[in-house]
Amino acid sequence: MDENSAKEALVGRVLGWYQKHRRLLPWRGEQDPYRVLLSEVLLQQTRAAQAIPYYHRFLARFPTLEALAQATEEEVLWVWQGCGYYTRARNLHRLARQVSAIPSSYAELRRLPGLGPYTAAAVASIAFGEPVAAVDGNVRRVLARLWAWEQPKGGLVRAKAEELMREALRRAPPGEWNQALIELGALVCTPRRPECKRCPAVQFCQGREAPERYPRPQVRKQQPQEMVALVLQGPAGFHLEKRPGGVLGGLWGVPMEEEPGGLERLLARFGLKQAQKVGEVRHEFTHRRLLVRVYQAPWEGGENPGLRPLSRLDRKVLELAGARL
DNA sequence: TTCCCGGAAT
DNA sequence: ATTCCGGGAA
Repeated sequence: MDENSAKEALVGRVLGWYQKHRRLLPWRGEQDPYRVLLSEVLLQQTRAAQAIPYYHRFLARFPTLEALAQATEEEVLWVWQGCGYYTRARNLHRLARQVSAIPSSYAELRRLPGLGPYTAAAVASIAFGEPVAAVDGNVRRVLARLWAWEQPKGGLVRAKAEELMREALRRAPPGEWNQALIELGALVCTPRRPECKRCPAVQFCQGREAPERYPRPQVRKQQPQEMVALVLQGPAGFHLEKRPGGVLGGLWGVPMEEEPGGLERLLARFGLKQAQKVGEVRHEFTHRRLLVRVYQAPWEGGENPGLRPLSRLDRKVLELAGARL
C-alpha cells in the first residue's frame, strides 16, 4: 500500500470509528458560533465530563453573546466558579464586549482574547466549516503515536495535521474530522494505558508496540509552598476579600499569606493578638503544591460566602472552618 | 495519597 | 520559559 492510499485508509477508519463511537455531548452537532466557542473555551484544560454542567449553567445564565456582554465580570466568575483557569471566564467576558458577533474566520477568531491556535481553529472549523486543523493535546498525542515521535516539534505536528485535514476533506466536513481525531485521543489513544485493541488506526500506527513512549511525558517541577489562611468569622458570616490579578484573580476568598511569617502578618493586618488553628488544607496547582494552615478568630464584620465566586481552595478552607456553602 | 494531564498569555 | 486550576487514575 503506498503512502497516499494508507493516508486515505487511515482517515476513513477514524471517521468510521467516530460516527459509531462518539459521545453524545451537549455541544455535539451544535453550529451556533457562540455555543461552539463557549464549549471550546470550557474544554481548554478541562475534561468534557467536568465541562458539561458549566456549559448548561453558562448558557442558562448568558444565553447569547449580548447577554454575556451585559453582565458584570463578577457575574461571569460566579457561573465559572470551581471550573478553574479563571482567566478564561474573564477573557470570554471581554470578548463579548469587544464584538457584536463571533467572527467567522480563523484569522479573526485568533485575535479574540482567550482564543489561541487551537480554540480559533476548533471554532472556525466546527461553526464555520473552515478547513483548518485544530491541534490540541489529544491530536498531538495521536499523531505522535501514529508516527512514533518522541518529542514532536509543534511545526511537525501541525504540518501532519493539515495534511490529514486535506485528505479528510474528501470525506467529511472539517469540524467533523477535527472532532474525530480529538475524540480518538480522548477515548482510545489516552495518555496512559491506551486501548490499542479498540483503535481503528492501529494497523497504521508506528508507535503501537510502546504507545506510552510517544510523546515523551513532559517533566514539570512542582514546588511545595506553605501558606496560612485566616478565617475571620462574625455574626453575619466570614470576612472575604477579592483577590487581585494573578493567582485566582477576580475571585473572592479568605486572607492568605505565604510562610514564613504569614500568621504574624495576618494578625498584624487585622489587629489581632492570636488565632486558633483549625487544621490544614492541601491544594495543587501545576507548578505548586500548597499546604495551607488554617487559623480562625472572631470578627465583627463578615458576609455570606455563598454569595461570592470562590475557588475550590477557598471552598475547602471555609468548609474546614465550619462554613456551609 | 500521589501522579499526571492540559491551551493561552506574557 | 513560566504561570494559571481542578479532577481522575494509579
